Amino acid sequence: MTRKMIPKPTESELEILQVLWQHGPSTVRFVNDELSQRREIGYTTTLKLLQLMLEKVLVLRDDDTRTHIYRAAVREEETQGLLLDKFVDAAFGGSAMKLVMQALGNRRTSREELAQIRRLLNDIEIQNDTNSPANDSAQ
Amino acid sequence: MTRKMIPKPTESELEILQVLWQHGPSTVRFVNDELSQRREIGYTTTLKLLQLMLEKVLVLRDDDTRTHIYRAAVREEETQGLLLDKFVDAAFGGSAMKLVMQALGNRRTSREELAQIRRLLNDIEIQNDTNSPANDSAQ
DNA sequence: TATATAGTACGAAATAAATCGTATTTGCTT
DNA sequence: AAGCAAATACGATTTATTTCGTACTATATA
Repeated sequence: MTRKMIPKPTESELEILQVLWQHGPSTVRFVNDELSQRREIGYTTTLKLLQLMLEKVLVLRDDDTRTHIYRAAVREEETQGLLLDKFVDAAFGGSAMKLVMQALGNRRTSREELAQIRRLLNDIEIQNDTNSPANDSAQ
Repeated sequence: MTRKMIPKPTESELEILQVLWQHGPSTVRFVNDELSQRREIGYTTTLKLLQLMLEKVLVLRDDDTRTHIYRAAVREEETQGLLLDKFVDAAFGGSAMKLVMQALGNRRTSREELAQIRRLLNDIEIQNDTNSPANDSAQ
């Protein structure tokens, strides 16, 4: 059962994945336009990045038509989970709790968001009670 | 009022900061021993990293004695906050909420930790109610 | 005091990531 | 069919980061 191992995307690659996740399959031109809104970047740079990402299989492409269409090959939540793990280790010495506290404490959180978290907390507690032993939630 | 601008530490620099935060002022030898537990790394590599960090003023050193003593020049929470901001942007498209949900959802969280978060949530709501307008918590 | 030991300084190589220029290709448009 | 615009391919440079070798220096001790 060979599990798909996602290579850790670099900063730039993540930027591109965000675009693809948010907008779906896109042309190089489109991705570049999006990135250009945030920062200075040349068209061929974006192209090259996408080509490298293709090799790493972070994206797939449809090259039936002259203008290639790229789409994410990795799922958003899965990738975020991976990065989160590494980030918790690197920046918070492995303590996810510390991270959550910081994230909640350091920024303004709306009443609605707070309620949302409470709901999640309730769900988790029910889970914890229902099936006490470790059940593999991670996929 | 020149505010201290922390340069974003690299992965390796962060590793070192973790050691200094956790153990306080340390010799190169000690830092290297700690890092060596986690991964292969030569003594002079650690030394060089610390010297570079000194230039960037991520650390300070006491070189009165022959064996220099390094200590963190940046505070843990502050640095983590900085990194968290960037990470939320890079990996979660700016949504801190998404990150918190992932962090809570994706890993097993103990009853005690859940309670801790609830307490924090309560505190935040009280804050929100007490002084409704934006109060500058960010520094 | 000579030697060994543990330390620091620092240049430079190795690696990784991002950027871009230029050549080439393809498909319209006239 | 010729010319133009828009695209892709890809080598090469630049920049950032990590790593380490080697020279040098200070301290302790035989």
